[in-house]
Amino acid sequence: MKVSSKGEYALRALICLGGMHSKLISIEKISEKTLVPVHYLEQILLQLKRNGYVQSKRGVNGGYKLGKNPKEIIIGDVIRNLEGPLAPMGCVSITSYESCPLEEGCLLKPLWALVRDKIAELLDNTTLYDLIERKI
Amino acid sequence: MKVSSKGEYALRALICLGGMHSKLISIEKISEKTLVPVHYLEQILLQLKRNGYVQSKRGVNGGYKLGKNPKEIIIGDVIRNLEGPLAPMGCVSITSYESCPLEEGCLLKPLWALVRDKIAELLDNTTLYDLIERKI
DNA sequence: TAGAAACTTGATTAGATTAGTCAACAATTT
DNA sequence: AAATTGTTGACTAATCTAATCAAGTTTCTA
Repeated sequence: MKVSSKGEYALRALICLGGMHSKLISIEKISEKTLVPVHYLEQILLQLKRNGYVQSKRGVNGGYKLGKNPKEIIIGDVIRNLEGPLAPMGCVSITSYESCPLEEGCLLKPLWALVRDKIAELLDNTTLYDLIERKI
Repeated sequence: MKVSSKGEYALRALICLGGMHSKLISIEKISEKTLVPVHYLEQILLQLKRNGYVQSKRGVNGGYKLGKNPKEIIIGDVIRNLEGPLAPMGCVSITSYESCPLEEGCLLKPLWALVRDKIAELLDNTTLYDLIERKI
């Protein structure tokens, strides 16, 4: 039931950027603060950029900043974008359902559905703002 | 946030055994019913045996059966035994805590702790009996 | 002796991480 | 104003690790 390191790292980076008030900060600096390996962080920021969560500027004094208001960045969405559905099994995923040969009559499906509901309810009602302001 | 296939497969096997009323059933039969690859299932059953969840009998007409009453088999424990802690991150795991260099001041920890609580509350209050009798 | 589980080992695959190169930009130099 | 240089992000490939799956061998029991 682990969150992948990719998701954890992405959130660390967003939190870091959220505390910079739109001032640019370089990948290297983010890496120092978040303890995420530089090259891996690079890939993650790229992915966050494609999804509009961050913006970048190249060249001297370039770097990254948030691309959205922290109140508009929903943690559940970030996780989904970076590491796939929140649901513990594809057969109960709403955002990216996968059929399963057992399916009907599967006694586990209702349980996984409950797990998904609990996780989604939590992460879809938490924003980056909530984390930064320690509302949670 | 996935459950590993190991955990899913183990639960499928236990559900299958739970419906046999202590009659022995071979790995191959279990594999047919649960669609779990035979050789992988073998390893999983071995692990379940070490933890007392199942019993085996060798030789002709041998096979597996449950080692405990379905009401005593807690889903959360099965998952923990097979794929490790329920917590999404080691830093919030109660059963197998791992320290993290960020730790104090980490804004994510409280969130992960909530996730852990929700998952654990659900899976630790569900037994194999509940699944088999469709109480959930 | 035949059928079945137990066990060992290796192959395959996917995820995580690291390494290295290329392209853009801004300040500096000429 | 043009060329140069250093800083930075963008991108690709290789390495490492763990999960998953497969095959074969051994041991036990009717």
